[in-house]
Amino acid sequence: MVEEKEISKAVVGRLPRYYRYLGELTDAGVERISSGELSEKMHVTASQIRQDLNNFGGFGQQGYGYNVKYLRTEIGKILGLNQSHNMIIIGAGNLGQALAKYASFEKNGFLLKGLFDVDPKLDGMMVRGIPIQMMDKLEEYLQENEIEIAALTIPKSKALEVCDMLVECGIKAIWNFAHTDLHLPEDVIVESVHLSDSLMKLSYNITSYKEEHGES
Amino acid sequence: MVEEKEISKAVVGRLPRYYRYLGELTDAGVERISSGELSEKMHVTASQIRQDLNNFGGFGQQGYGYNVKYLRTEIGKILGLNQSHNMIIIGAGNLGQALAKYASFEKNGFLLKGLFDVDPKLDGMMVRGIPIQMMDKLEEYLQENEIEIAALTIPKSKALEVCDMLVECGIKAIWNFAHTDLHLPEDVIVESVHLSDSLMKLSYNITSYKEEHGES
DNA sequence: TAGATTGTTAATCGATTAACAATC
DNA sequence: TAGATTGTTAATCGATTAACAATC
Repeated sequence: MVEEKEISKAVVGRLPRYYRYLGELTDAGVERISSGELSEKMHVTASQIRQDLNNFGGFGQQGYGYNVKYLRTEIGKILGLNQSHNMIIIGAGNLGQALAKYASFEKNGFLLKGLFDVDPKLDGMMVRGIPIQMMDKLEEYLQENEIEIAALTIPKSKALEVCDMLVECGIKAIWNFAHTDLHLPEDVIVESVHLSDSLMKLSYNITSYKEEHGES
Repeated sequence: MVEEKEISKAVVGRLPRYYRYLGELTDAGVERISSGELSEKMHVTASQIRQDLNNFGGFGQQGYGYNVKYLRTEIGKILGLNQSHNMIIIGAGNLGQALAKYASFEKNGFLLKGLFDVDPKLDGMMVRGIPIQMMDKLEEYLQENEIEIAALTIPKSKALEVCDMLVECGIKAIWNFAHTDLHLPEDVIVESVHLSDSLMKLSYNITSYKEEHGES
């Protein structure tokens, strides 16, 4: 239990991107990189990279730069990717199944343990070796299994109700794809992916670009 | 072609959320709302709401607040939701099909016109009344149809190559789900949804919460 | 008119960038 | 050692919040 200083959301938001680029560099066999080189690749300032990293300690070496593999591992630890996280997916429609099949999640320590849905047609169907179970089994399942993360790929009309149950059953974190905000107790972590918000941002940028450059 | 002042990304990022809450209020039959009431609902400051809105003009009335329906419509216009946007999806796997089936996109003016994949097993399969076509038809298709947005739900190994072609064919905007950054000419709008980045942020927050509160 | 609440200016806060001494 | 590049402090910039005059 070390005394931690609060890290800003902006910094946390950039860590996965660093991790991704360092992964690509590792794959490309690059051993060392300076903040200057990385800044060019990533289109950010070198200063920002150094500031961001120094929130967590000195990972580089003066006159040398950063060791790619080492830095990647360290950022992975900061992100908690060195530990495994048991996960279930609630809502086994296309989106739920798409998430279930993303192999790269398993690679990063996110272990899919269960899939749940209300649709009886899906009952027992196997996805990636895991059977889809009916929602009425969920509560019991959570009592018997140590699950940390629940991905919520259900309609917003069901989301709040399911959430209440998850919280009661002691779930630690929710990865929310429902089109609604979840205001939960502060000991439950929520990360939301609002796809329609994202598409609207895209639309805004198209529209404002047109206005600036004159549409025909 | 009005002289526009540049709107910050932070502000644009909040607009869809305002739009969503105003939609819920409309559905609930609420006619007017003050920045104070809305701020409580949304867990942001009233000051921020007023500042954000006043980037685009005065939508409220002193002593009264904002008319919910009117404000929603205006934000919709700002986001470009009053116009329709022709869209195709490239990659008709689970994620592509999930996007195709999101009815709410159509409601906001995003019209799905085509679905493309490389997998011959999917050839001709209908999703939401639209047949999946093979990728080798894409170039010709784009020449014959006015498509604004391409959603990219393909592996990152294919993304760059497909992107080059899209840009050459004059696509205006890319909604990118591939696990890679796209650095395209500045007249092509890119909005990326990096699902694994999102999951890593979740993982970071779990991990740092544990550290703060002592894990067992 | 009096009360309420906006639109907007000013103050504060935080994040990004620049600069440079420390050091490998 | 000399050169390179970090870690870190200081300067700048931008975004958020507070305050209040304008006005419905």
